[in-house]
Amino acid sequence: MARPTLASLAAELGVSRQTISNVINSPDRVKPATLERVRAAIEAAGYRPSAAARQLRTRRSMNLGMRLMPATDGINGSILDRFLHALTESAQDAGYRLTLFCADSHEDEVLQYGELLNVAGIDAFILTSSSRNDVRTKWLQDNGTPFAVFGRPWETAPGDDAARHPWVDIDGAAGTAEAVTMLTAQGHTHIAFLGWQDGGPVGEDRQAGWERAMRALGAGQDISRLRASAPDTISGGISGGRELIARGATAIVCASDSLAIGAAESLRELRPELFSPGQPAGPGVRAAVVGFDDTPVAAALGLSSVAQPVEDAARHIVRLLTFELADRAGGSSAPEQHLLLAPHVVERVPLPLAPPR
Amino acid sequence: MARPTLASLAAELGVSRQTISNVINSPDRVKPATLERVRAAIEAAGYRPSAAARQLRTRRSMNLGMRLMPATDGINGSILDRFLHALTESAQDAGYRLTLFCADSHEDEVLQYGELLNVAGIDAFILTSSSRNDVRTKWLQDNGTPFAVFGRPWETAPGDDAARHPWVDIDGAAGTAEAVTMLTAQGHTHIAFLGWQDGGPVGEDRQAGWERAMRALGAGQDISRLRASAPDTISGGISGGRELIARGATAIVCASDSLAIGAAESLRELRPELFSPGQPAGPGVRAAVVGFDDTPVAAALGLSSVAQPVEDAARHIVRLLTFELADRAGGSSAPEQHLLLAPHVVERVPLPLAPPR
DNA sequence: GACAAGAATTTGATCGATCAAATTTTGCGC
DNA sequence: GCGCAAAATTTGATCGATCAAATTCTTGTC
Repeated sequence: MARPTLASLAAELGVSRQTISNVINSPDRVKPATLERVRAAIEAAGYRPSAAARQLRTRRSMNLGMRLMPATDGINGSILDRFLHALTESAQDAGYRLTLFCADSHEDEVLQYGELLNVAGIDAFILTSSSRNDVRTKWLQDNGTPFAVFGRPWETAPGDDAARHPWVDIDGAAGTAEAVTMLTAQGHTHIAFLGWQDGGPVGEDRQAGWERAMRALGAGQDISRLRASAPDTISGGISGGRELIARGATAIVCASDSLAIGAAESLRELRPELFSPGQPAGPGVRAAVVGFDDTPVAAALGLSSVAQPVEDAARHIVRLLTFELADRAGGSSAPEQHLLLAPHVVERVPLPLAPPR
Repeated sequence: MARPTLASLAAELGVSRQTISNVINSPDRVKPATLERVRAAIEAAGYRPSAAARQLRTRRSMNLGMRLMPATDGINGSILDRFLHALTESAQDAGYRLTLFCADSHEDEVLQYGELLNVAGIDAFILTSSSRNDVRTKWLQDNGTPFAVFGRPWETAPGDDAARHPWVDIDGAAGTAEAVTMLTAQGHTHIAFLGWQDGGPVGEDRQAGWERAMRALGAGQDISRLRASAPDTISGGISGGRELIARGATAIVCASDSLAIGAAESLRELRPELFSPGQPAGPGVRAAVVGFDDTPVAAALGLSSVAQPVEDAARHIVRLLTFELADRAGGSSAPEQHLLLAPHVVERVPLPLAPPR
């Protein structure tokens, strides 16, 4: 049983091929009676247009290209999993599909753009892990290829063209500021920040949020001693946490969940009284450590953490691109070209004090 | 500057369109002199055939469909990340691409097959998270659609047709057996197994490996008390670990890394002498707990774990499908239809005794 | 009924590749 | 040079959709 085509359906109904096509793509051009008749037949036959034929004629593939980043760190990398999942779902809902590809570097990625554009016919690209002076954004702009980025440009030149491309990011500073507010509400006054040694603009942003919130607490407080940095590992979190506790910190806001796991360990080591089973549950027991990213690992360990709304980010990325690729026939308003999403702190009770489940 | 096509290149070279096509697809049909000339021109022009045009004419999309499973558990779910990455890379190397889609259930997934086959023109499917009496495998077989599964069928009926589809899996029993061997070499004699309450065939398989290895150690040893089960969470690992230690276990082989994290915690709690900084490093300090899956979290925490060669599995899946989809023109031998891959134990030193880095 | 304008539908071509058959070229033997 | 068979190349059609222009139909007015 051959699958139905435009031609077979048109012959069966005694209308033109173009009428069938119009019923699907421009129903306003078809008389209501014809519309109903044809729609019923399309439904009965289970006819669906071939994507390949469409792509060939329209020169549009309805595919968005994205490089699949290797999971360099299973703790923090799970953020991109959720992003990928939300992208796949949003694209699917909008009639698009994701085309994934692997690359060894940004430069290798750029080398593949020709193939993706000319062979696969990709309509637009989604970029993650953006960096300063990203060769990818430059190439795509020079080539006139639509794209959107998950991450701010962070460019230092105010008039830089790179800042004009569409992007969505999470307001890291707002997240760490909220973490400070939460710890303050629990009675902490010596709230430290543990960041990365080479944090880049993302790390600086998260630190700035902590700093801003701390300054808002007390004008005269010297917070410079409540700041440290370490490699983005659990061990780094342990050593950095030890240092901050030695400097008088009673709570720590961390730039990542990896650091937070380690920092929580150092608190248990140097402040065991906070974790004694017989100790009454006081403010200090609740969450002396707040991580960043709300990874499933943090959740499993009962760590409080700043949650990034990556699902919202993914949806907006898809909106940005589908809007740009649409024919502008609709009256829908343009999505925001630059969107900074607010994260929120998820409070938890740390293991192993969690009640048996 | 319009991109080159078969027609433009043929006109430029004074040969037929089909000759250009033959140079690319059937070079043996072309005279060497013509072959060289045309190849040089293809290279110079950067000509590449359009995937959409190819798909339309050949009725092959060169795409493999796979449902993107939600990350239900960031600890164990990272396995599927590596699988996805390896699939993407292997497919890419073989000239295929992955088409991802989301679905809410196996039934929802099956509902989408029509769209994926008729619209997107997917050539074959890759299944994960297979279950007994999987509606997906039945549908795909009934429909004559090529597919391969990451996971054994586990069907109870020996003549069941489902057992005939291509599959790749990891030998869980071999993994836990090796873990027992490793713990034995470290001097342990009371090696317990902590599995899932509703482990299904996968959980049973892993337990069977532990059981087999334990029986091989001592014919008369009563191992029934060295077995427990818990929910697949860290807390579950803690409570299960406590129980097994109370029954005399000195080491624990776990069905997952989540359980292992918890079991390690219970060992630290009930056998702190094993973790004292002043304790000499003896066999018992090395790895009294072995997890399963070698997740990045286990690695970060310094846990020993059974590593699944998911990259090998992914590569074999792609081989299985590309072989089935190929024209059989080549003399390459068929890949094994049913492949059980051996995992291996990765030994580590648990934090926080790891030396400062 | 004739005419004009707009709505509805149809017709012909196109997208860019490969399939399949037809045609031309080449090499060899007589 | 001719005939034949195989190699090499070309020609015509096809895949299934949409674009774009042409044609037909419908409605309203005089």
